[in-house]
Amino acid sequence: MDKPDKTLIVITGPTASGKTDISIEVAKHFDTEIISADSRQFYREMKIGTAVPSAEQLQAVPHHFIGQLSVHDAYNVSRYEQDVLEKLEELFREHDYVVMAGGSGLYVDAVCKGIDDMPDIPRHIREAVDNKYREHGLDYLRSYLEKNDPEYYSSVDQSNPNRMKRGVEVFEATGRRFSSFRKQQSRERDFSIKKFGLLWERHILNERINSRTDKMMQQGWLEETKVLYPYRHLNALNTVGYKELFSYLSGDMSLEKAVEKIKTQTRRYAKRQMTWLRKDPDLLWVDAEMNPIREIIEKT
RNA sequence: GGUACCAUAGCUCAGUAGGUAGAGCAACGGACUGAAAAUCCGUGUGUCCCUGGUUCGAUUCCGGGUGGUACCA
Repeated sequence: MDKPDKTLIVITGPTASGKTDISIEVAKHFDTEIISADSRQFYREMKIGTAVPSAEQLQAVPHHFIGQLSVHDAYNVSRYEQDVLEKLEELFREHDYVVMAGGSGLYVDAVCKGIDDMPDIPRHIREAVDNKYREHGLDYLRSYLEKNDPEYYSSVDQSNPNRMKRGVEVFEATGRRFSSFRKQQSRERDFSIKKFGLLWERHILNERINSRTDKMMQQGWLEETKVLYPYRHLNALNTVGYKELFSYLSGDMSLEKAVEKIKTQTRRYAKRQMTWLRKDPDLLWVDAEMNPIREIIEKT
């Protein structure tokens, strides 16, 4: 295979690790553009609470996949993979390097390694499966899969409703076993990938999370959330921070308590991100406190 | 100042009819291919406030401190 002459520079790391600022500096250096890999910055109604780049930052370097969706839209990783690959093809015509920045591990992986082709599930089927689950509980999902897709049943986390609902809805929609679609083979891309992770000491990252949360509140996060309150059941709004502010708006907790809870939930989210990222052998960790920009540029 | 109640994990608290203790939350570790900022799994980290006494043995019972809360002055 020919050595690819195009390179995707991936900048990832937990929430509040500084991906935005660093990716902009790197993109400026390579005179290129940025693709966001953040599954909540897609939604244009959620700006403050997802810490999207500022207007000045967005103007300094063109960004893609920020605010391209409404919270009412349905979207998924597979479509993201396709959309990004198309965008990359376009960007690589003009640039040798493109930067991708974001902390949604599954979405980053979909672009870097590909994800199996599977049919979209019609909304009414997803809802029907969900209703069955709510009515009959995990046992319904277990026995359904045990009967219809024993292979997936034996490997799936049987106490995780989302995992199991997925297997059920695929079978319901297609009549084919979920396991028959799941090849889990990574795909070669026709561009190189350099993946960097921003590493902080845990207690410093926690401080950054705390002060960023306070800053977001000052910027009017609560007002942003009030407008979205009627839509709080939408998946896009099942998101750290918005959830807690909805609880405050419903009168379930004080604002002070809600903000405190946002901070701990954000810490827990960062922890989950780290768990995901740690197992990636292709990820090169850079010390976020030293000079990560120079290091990323040198190693690209 | 007096009376009553309380003091146990990082926090809120349960418990031990005397044999050194456990829940929730947090914390920590992990899983995860179309909801992923989602969803799920695992782990107890402790001078049981201090100090005398009774006892084979006290976090538990008794006395005295200290701190807190409430009421009365």
